[in-house]
Amino acid sequence: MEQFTIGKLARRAGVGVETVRFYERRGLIKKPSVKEGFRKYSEEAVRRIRFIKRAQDLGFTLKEINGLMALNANPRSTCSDVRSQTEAKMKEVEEKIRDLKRIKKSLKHLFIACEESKEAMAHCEILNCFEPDGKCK
Amino acid sequence: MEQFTIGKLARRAGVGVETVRFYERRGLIKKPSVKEGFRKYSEEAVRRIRFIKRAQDLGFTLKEINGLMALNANPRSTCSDVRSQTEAKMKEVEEKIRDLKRIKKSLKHLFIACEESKEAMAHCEILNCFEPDGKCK
DNA sequence: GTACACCCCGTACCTAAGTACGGAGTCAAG
DNA sequence: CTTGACTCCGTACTTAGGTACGGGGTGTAC
Repeated sequence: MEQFTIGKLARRAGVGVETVRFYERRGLIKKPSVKEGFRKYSEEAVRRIRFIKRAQDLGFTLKEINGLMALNANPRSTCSDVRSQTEAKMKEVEEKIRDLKRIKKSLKHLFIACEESKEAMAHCEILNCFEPDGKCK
Repeated sequence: MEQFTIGKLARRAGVGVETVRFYERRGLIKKPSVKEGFRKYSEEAVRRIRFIKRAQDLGFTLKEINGLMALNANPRSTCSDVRSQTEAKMKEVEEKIRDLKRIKKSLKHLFIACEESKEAMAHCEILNCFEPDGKCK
């Protein structure tokens, strides 16, 4: 079974060496034996890091990822545990999408209201937010 | 013209006192004369803070807000300057929405793949990401 | 036999946007 | 005249997720 040093692991997993050590400190990957002076990792560590990265892409924080992994480590945890975490995250994501859509609408509004012009912008909508009754939608 | 102490300003603007001082350090609101020992603010400061909060809600960072305000202060800046910043921010927001939709889709996928069950989750999709050929979409 | 790449460890630093703390001064009420 | 609420200032702490640094050890190639 092939063994990697930290640098090789990092390259294979697509992260920096410091990041691996950081994950180790966070308990996201287990500290391997540093027998002969250097850490030795197996393919398993590569998979773990890829999992972390994948989960981050899906919007999980490192803390949540730790929870997911603990679930994995515990033989009593069930699929429905994973399901419920995934569902909660989906709701979060949906909410973020709603918020951003609202923001987009407002920005569009501003953009339209602030007419294309090279004039001084005394009437520019966005800056009316400074004014007592600026119609700041 | 009514004058406020920092505490009153903060309450009227809906932020904490420390936040006002923080904005001051950041150059977002100008440091008023501390003549009689205490800062004195006018209604203008309330409007500025509300503007900051509004812009933050729209997804602008404090740095960007500073830029927006500088634009306002400069008599030569035009509406189109504001328009282009708003447009850039709109694009950012749109991109975030796209990313989140992608994430949502993946999560949904995971959720469906990970069947409702009380069994040990050896086959749970999300955790297959650990496996060499886990179909981790 | 030395240059170079790589590893060890601990600690400090980074951004963003605040929040908290400690010691001191001031103001109005009772 | 003391209590409580408020202000001043500077500095440190917070969360998240790393990134960088400094001083030292090791392993290999030329």
